[in-house]
Amino acid sequence: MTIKYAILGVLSRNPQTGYDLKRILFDSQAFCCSDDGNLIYKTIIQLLKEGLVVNEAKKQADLPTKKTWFITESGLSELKKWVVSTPEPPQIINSFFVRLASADLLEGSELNELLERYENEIRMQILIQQEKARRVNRDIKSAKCSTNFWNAITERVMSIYENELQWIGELKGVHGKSINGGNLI
Amino acid sequence: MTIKYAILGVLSRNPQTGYDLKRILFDSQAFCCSDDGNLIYKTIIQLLKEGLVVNEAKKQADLPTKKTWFITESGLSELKKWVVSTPEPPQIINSFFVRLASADLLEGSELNELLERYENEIRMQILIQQEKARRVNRDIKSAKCSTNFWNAITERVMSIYENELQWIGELKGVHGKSINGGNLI
DNA sequence: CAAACCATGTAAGCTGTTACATGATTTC
DNA sequence: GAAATCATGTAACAGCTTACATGGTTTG
Repeated sequence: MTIKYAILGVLSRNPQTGYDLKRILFDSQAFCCSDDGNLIYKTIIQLLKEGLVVNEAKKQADLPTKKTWFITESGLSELKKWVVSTPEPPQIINSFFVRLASADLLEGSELNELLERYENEIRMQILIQQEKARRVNRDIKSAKCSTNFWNAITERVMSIYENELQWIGELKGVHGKSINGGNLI
Repeated sequence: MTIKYAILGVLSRNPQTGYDLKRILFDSQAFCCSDDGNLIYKTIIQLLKEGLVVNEAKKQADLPTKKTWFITESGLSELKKWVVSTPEPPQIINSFFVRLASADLLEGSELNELLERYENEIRMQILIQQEKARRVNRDIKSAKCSTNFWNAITERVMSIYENELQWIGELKGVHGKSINGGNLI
């Protein structure tokens, strides 16, 4: 349930609408969720029930009522309590590892193609993350966050992808040799 | 549904019992699942229904019937089809980022303690992964896997944790300076 | 005039986790 | 004699994703 604390974290700086929350969290690299998971609306109703947030509704002529969400005192203390609680280690979830574990079923050319395609996926991710980083900068300015930690997160995410690229490069190297040089398998 | 292909991958080398599959997959760094998620038993029944695996049951005097699972021709071709299909990029899921995003709520000493505790969690993970790597070596010998790719996966996982440690060290450095120029708890 | 943005929600489903249930055998 | 290993399953739930549903406004 990290989305709960992600929402509280944003609201601790500035009140936001659900829509803005969604944009800020989706752009953020700290909280990786799907774009069209309107989980935010669901979660915020839950936070309301728990008394951690309140809202101020503004009727708009033709648009749906715009609700601006505020964190409560108890929300703030719950957030802080969680932030200082024992942190979990990162989860390393990479289905590519599962593919690689069966890679000796493949012929040399198939393996090469797989590695190449994965490399491209990573390159694509790097572009996406760069775009996100650009947006995050815009968002956190308007949300009045201190940039220190957000920058550290961005750097870490980028470095993971870049290290992945390097790793896959080395794998390609080893494999390339085994094709022209000598059979490793 | 990577567990499906993780299971097929192991069976493509050697028939296994559910219990052995569970051990091999839990020890593996490629497939990270919880220890006591007996998802394997559930998934393998599903694979059976899909005709991707079959089993040979051996009655044992007092223990539950021991079932040895074999991959079928169609299981093998489904596995290979998936392995060469477009790979997904790694998911970067780290709730510590969410904590860090709210870290300016904390006082200097609280932040230092948080960073320190996270560092310890990562060090612990490195030990756990080293132990896993030791076990994996034992497992894949008996499962007749080629070690090349399994070693590459182990190396990558270790390097992620080590880079994380380095990153957190840098964060501590930056933060330590800003507090008092030395006194790190 | 199409695409992107603003704005909020519901319903169904998948993946995986936690906890429960049982009980013999081997190792320290 | 306690702990780990062997051996297989079920039930309930949490967390998140995908797809559906609606419709006005701004920008290129």
